[in-house]
This record gives sequence, structure tokens and C-alpha cells, in this order.
Amino acid sequence: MGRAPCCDKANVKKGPWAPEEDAKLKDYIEKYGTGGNWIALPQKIGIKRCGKSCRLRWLNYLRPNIKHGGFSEEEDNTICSLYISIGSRWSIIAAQLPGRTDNDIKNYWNTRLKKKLLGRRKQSHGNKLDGSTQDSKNGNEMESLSNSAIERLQLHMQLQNLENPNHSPNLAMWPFKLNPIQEKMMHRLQLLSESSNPLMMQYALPDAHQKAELFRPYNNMYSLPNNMLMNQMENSIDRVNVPESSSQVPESIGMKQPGMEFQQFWALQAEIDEFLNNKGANPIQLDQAQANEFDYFKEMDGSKDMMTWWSNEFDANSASSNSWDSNGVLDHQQQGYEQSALKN
DNA sequence: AAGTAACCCAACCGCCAAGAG
DNA sequence: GCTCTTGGCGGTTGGGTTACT
Repeated sequence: MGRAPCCDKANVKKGPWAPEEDAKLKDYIEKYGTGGNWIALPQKIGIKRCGKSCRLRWLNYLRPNIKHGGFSEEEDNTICSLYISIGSRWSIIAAQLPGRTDNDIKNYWNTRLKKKLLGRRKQSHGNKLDGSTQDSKNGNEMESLSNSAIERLQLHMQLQNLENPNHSPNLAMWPFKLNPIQEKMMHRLQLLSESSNPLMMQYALPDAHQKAELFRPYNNMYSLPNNMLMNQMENSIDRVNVPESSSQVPESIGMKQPGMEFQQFWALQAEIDEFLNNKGANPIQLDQAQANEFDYFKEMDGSKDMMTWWSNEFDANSASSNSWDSNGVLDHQQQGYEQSALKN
């Protein structure tokens, strides 16, 4: 027994909106607002539409200051960096791009940006990441990883390639210890990027300056705490036990953090942590010994700074050749700290 | 010119969380 | 604490358009 439909589907018009419907909806909302009830709105206006459909039409099309198409390079980079960090949280991504809707960004990503970044590969060709060429056991494991996760890792590796075009991706330099499944996936991605990497051709950049320009938006992505703030946060609070009033954290540690709410930030970090730990997506239950073996944090002397780095790694400063070894990471973070300090 | 494939995007669907009663 | 309603979200689809053969 499913839930009751939000409207009488038999008496509701579907499909493209007529100009008259648009005009009625727009006029009404501009005069009276939504009244806090989308479901009742179509009756008040006198149009045969589902309330949810009205809401969608308003938010995605009729609302003032909506931009359609014509995504800038900077918007591309922002979308890409956010997708790598948080996945398909389109509403959050849209919140960082004024005038853009989640639907627009989702469409743009699925139809253009993803292809632009990952290269146009026919799904029927051999380099599809569907596990079809590997042994069946691990094939199932691979399939258990979401497309989003694979895409994010793939993008990550390709961006790594851009920063270190003379070096193949080196798993030994990967900032986290990977479990066997993740390692296998990374090997496959490595083979893929070596065998065909259209991105490398597409984005061959002649000099460091252009690279820095390409990665510039990562430097301050969507008001995420900068390295200095991150270090303070990591030192000040226990990540595992996020305080209930995490929105109060910036004040409590003497920081005034603009932009993203801290609770939201912690939620995103938790998702990335979970992703990197391969919890949930991995059908294999590791026993305690195995779990300990793959406890990334353990290997970092209990520090979780590496996770911070995952989110902020695309700092233009990391274009240096050693950004993938641990010293490079530390240097990188230190640079970020110092730069932030200089700004203050 | 016609047929087909690929692309694009508006709109729909269904799930989930929050809040009201 | 439970149920129901609603808003919000991400995934998916349908159909129009464009590119290719």
C-alpha cells in the first residue's frame, strides 16, 4: 500500500507548461507568494497542475534571476570540484552558484560537463567501468561501488594527472591506504587513464600559470573553511563526536566562518569519510583485524588532516611536482595556513 | 533528402525527512 | 510516539532538436 498521491492525477495536466499557465503562476506568486502550501496553490490560481509541478516550474524556470545555459569556466570548475567532494548533492552545489538551479546543474553535469571531463567513451566499448572484464567475484564488488564514487575517483585521478603530467598515477602516493577493493578499482582507473585519456589531450596546458588558473576556484571552494580554519577545527574539536550545536563551533574556537553552515560541512565531511572508508557500499564484511588494518586514521597518527586535504587538495599551490607525497601534502597544508595567516 | 543516432533539457517520479496534529 | 501531509531532493524519462551517415 503506497502513500496517497499528492493530487488527483486524473484531473491534472502533465507535460510542457503553456505560456498562460506560466503567466498565471508567476503573477499569483509575485502578488501573494506561495502561501506556504504548494499543494493548494493550483486550485487558488485556477490551473490544472499538481502542486509539486507548480513548485518545480517556479523554482526552475519562473523564479526571478534564473540563469539558463552559458556556464562559465569558473562555474564548470566549481561544479567539478564540488562533485568530487560531495557527489551529486545538486541542491548544495546549486546554492554555491547564484542563479543556477539544481536541475540545471544536474542536467549540465550529466549531459556535458561529465563528458567533457571524463572524455566521451561509448558505453559499449571496453573501457567502461562495469567490471565486465574481471573475475566475477570482484566484479560484484566493483559494481557495488556507486557510479558517483567511481566518477569522483576517476575525476580525481585525472586532475592528478593534470598536476603531474609526467608521472603516472602512483598508488603508493595515494594519500590514503586503500582496501583491496578500492585498490583494485584504482588499478583499473590507472589502466584506463593510461590507455585512453582524452582529458589529457583536451586540457593539455602549456605552463604552470594556466594550470593555476584552471584550479583557481578550488582554492576557496564554496566558502569551505580554509586550511587555517580547518587546522584550528581539527585541533579544537573531536570530529567523531560532532557537538550537537556544531553551528556554534566557529564562535567557540574564535573563528567567524562565513558561508556554509558547519553542520552542513560536517555532514559533507562525514559522507566523504564514509566514502573513503568504503562503508556501506562494500558488501564484504571485514573482520576486526581487517578493519583495523584499513583504518586510515590510524596511519596518520590519529590525525584526520588528510581528509581535510582531500577536500582542499586542489589548491593552486599544489601544482608543485611533489603534491602527492606525504611531505607535499604537509607542505601544502602549511602553505595554506601561512597564506591564510598572511591574508589576516 | 531521409533515416538514425546522439544530445539536451523540462518535467515527472518516488523516496525521505520534517513538522503538524 | 504515531500518523499523515508536505516540501525537498536526486534519479529518470520523454520528446524535441541537432548531428551524422
